[in-house]
Amino acid sequence: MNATVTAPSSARSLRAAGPRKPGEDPDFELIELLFFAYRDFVGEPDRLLERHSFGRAHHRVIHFINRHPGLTVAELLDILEITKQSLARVLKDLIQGDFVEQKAGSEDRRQRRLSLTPKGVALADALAAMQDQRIGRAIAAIGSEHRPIIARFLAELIDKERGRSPATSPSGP
Amino acid sequence: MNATVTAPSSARSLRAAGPRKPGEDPDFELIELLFFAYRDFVGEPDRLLERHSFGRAHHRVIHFINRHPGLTVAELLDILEITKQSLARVLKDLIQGDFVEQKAGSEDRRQRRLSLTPKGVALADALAAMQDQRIGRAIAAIGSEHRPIIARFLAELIDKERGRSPATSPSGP
DNA sequence: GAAATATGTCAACAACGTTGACGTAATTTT
DNA sequence: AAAATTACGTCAACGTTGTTGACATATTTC
Repeated sequence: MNATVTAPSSARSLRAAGPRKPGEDPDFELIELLFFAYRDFVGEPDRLLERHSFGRAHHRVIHFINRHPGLTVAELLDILEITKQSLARVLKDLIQGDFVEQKAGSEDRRQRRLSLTPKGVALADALAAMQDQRIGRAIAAIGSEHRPIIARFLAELIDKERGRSPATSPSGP
Repeated sequence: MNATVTAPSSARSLRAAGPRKPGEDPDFELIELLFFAYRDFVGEPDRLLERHSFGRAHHRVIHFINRHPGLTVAELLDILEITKQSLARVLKDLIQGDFVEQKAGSEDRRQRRLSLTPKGVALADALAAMQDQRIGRAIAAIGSEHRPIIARFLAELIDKERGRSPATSPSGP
């Protein structure tokens, strides 16, 4: 009954180094590890967020406002790649709960610059600490000299050409 | 306007190796890389799934049935850590669409052993190929000799004591 | 002044997670 | 053999977070 399945041992996962040939099996080991790792990575913060009746969406918003104080709504939408409506909902919660504050931009007063209140910073710090500790333990386990490899690998998983600059579009409007 | 933000450059992310001291910043770089990497990792399959009117939940189900043919419903619930109702919904879609088939267990006929139809295998393969290629490219970029480091790191991110065996519980029922 | 931009908002919907209760068939226990 | 447990299905109801499309307002730009 014990789900040993969750942490796939290297059954047929052991493969010689070298680039994969077309006939080979997909890398199920890393595919599944990514799934389980990410689930636990966000699952722990989830439990803290619940106490404030917040969800993951709130976490992301509070995280990026913390990281980039004075961020505009448009910039936040760009980062999160969600719709205005989705953001508005969680942003409303965070503002009403006094975790986030807005003020009109000094140059362009249409913009709302977003920043965290002290309460918001406290929550952001607590959430980041959880994820940082988890990552820190994992890095320590593999040896911190390997951290750059991890960062590089994760960066390589990301789509490159997404922040497509306006000039990139071949067929202009 | 271009969201250079999405791929955080090593601004204050550059940190000396060694274990982190309590006063230091959290490892925002890896925290964010995990977020962006996972988003793209599942985002590409998402677009294929859309053509069948399926979502991520269908992906997970089809993936694990593919990996463990003959899986029972209870085992699948254990792996996914979702509720019966959540599973039932997507499983119904997959069975009606002839991607998954059930048959009563040979020993215990209460169980439904789940397996993929050829159609289901084709979809599972296509989805796995996408994720495999993305991972393959990233592994190639860092040098495939580092793959074990990646696997180890991800495994270390996972909660250890979750598949708690029945004997582990100190206060018995 | 007209047009474009930044943001807010309303309505409606879909996917996917939850809880709780109940039903049925099959197995296990007593 | 009756009773209890197990494996699974199902129904109702709800919450979060994503979506689209339309429209309103303030502000800046042309």
